[in-house]
Amino acid sequence: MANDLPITTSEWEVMRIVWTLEKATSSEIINLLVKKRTWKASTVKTLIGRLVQKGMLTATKEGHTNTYQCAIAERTAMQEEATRLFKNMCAMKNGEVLAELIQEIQLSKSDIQKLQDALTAKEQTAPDQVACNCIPKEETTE
Amino acid sequence: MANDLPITTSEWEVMRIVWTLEKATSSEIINLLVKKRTWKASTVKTLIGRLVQKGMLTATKEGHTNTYQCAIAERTAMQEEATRLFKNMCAMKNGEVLAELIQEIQLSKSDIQKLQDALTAKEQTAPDQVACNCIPKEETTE
DNA sequence: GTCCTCCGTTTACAAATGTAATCTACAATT
DNA sequence: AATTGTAGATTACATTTGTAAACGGAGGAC
Repeated sequence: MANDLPITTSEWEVMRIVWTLEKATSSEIINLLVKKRTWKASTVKTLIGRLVQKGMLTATKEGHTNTYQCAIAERTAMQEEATRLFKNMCAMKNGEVLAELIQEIQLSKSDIQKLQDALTAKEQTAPDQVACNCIPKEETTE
Repeated sequence: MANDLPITTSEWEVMRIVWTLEKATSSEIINLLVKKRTWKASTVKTLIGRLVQKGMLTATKEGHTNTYQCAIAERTAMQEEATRLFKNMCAMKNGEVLAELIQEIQLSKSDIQKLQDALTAKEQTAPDQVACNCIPKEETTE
């Protein structure tokens, strides 16, 4: 079960296709991606191969042809990426970034409801200030 | 004005230091990072050099020594990263991911207030459903 | 003034990534 | 059966990234 996933941007595009199709053959993936990106079929094959190596895709041989499936759920992968990103940015500014992000992405009414609930719950225990975590331990001029 | 910033994770760590210090000499950056990470001084120097090339840091020579400053605001860079990430993930699932993200990161009371306001505003025009944007144009088996 | 140190620059080199051609073996066609 | 189209595997190669040593000059220590 791929846990750390150092998955690259190109590979991510392949994953999105397979996540959506649930299972797919290489030609399905290739057809879709050759259109979307200007990749050659070969390129997509390479990416598929690397994803299999990385344990992100499983290949099940059916006759001569492989059927590819994702070894990790899309939601999980997305969550990990999002969390990793925010953990690597200044904690103090996360809130503002999130606020602007909310304005920039599409959200459904029910998404908004969920978010509001989550916020309300969090409000109880929220601190007045979040400390910046940008500088390692010791102080500047130490 | 660095606009696209293909900035790597290691480089990001250097940026965080300089963003926080506002201006810094190489030795300040090196001292902090050699502790935090197990990098050699040389490694940090390389990263600084690359960031200058990429236009993310400016180097102002004061005598023999450089003073480094960031060429792009931290908030801007953070916002770009966050937006880019979410734009590259399944639009339909962004809401859920965000909801869980909110639970995982630290937020101050005022952050929460801002988020709630942003959500309330957005609620007006929110659709009932957000469409998945994972598969390129043409349909699966076309 | 000489030597050492520190800083910036240059060079190094392996691994990962982006991008792809080629080769090989089965499958479908004729 | 011979041919041809494909799918998967192997190989290729430039660029980027991670990680660092080496070099060369300016300033400070003595």
